[in-house]
Amino acid sequence: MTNHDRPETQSHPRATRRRQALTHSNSTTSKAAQMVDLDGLTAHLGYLIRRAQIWIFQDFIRTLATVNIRPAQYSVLTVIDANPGLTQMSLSKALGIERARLVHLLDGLEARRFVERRPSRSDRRSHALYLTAKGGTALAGIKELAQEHEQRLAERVGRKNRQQLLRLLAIFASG
Amino acid sequence: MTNHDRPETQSHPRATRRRQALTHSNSTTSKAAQMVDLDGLTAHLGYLIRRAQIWIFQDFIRTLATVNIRPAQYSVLTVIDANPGLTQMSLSKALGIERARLVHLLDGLEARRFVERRPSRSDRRSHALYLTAKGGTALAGIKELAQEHEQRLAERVGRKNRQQLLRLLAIFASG
DNA sequence: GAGATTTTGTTGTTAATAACAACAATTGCC
DNA sequence: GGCAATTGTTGTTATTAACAACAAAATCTC
Repeated sequence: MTNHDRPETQSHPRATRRRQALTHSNSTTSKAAQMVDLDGLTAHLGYLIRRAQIWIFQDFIRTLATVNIRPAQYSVLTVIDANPGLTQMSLSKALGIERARLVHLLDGLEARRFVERRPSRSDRRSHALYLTAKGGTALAGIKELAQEHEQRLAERVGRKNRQQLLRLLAIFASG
Repeated sequence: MTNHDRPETQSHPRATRRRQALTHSNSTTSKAAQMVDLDGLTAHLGYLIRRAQIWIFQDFIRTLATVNIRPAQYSVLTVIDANPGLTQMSLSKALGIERARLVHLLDGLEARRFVERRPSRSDRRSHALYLTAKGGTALAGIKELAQEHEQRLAERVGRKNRQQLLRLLAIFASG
């Protein structure tokens, strides 16, 4: 706390690591900023998985932009299709989406006539969820695009690596 | 589009998959809702990685709640510590955080006296970022908690699996 | 069976994050 | 010197996560 005022004089005792040609960003290529030390970050599962997830979602969103479907919407449509008549509560638990958030998601999908909320006969509190015919047709096309996206992933990481990733990541999903 | 009004009569041609004891959520354990078919989702890298990422971040946030540090803040502190004097632009590119968002992050960390923005001597547009002495001390404790978190991850997935995950996920980070 | 408790869907709020756009000061380019 | 690009900043918008509160209906308890 003694080395304040003077600007940019590296003097912190803890700052003992190498500093690349960063401060002189006007040195060589002018397009410097490359060689930043990520330090311990790359040893953190959380950091790597976050970067990977962002990359994957961006590709997914781009690929399915034509049908205007985002990842969460895709998961909702898929699970309703595979479990016609399930309740919002079941869907919420299955996908780990909060009840409150699911309301919005379903509002949007119902407004587009992809999904229907019918009154459940066995429990008048809950709604039974179904795909409409339009929703079913749409989902077919959507799944094709999703496969295209998954294809691109496989190309990026390699087929065997993708298989391994699926297996390893499933460990989390189980809990 | 003929089967509208009547509630909950599964009659969609596409809805041909099994429906478990979901509609009768009052049947056995009353805590039903378990057996929902996730269908193709588990074959999507994006779905699994999203679930895993949420799990990991929640554990990270919980573990570092005592020091009030979130994942993004941790990454910023770590990289500044390893690259004293780097600019916001460099940091932004290195972490994939948008310039605008980094401003807020740094505002918060600077208000807590963990980080300093000093005028760069080589470029009067940019700021040189440093940890303060307080920030350095804090980061030491923070990293301990982060290791504790990483430890818990290793326990959950197994040490070998964790190593494999690190290797596989790094593929994305490289692009 | 009456009353208390829980569950379900809904509404609303707060906060973190992502993606843009615009701007002033400054730098680099020609 | 003049023009384009860069840097940090401010602001807006949309998505998402996490809560809290509520009414209606179901379930539990005695």
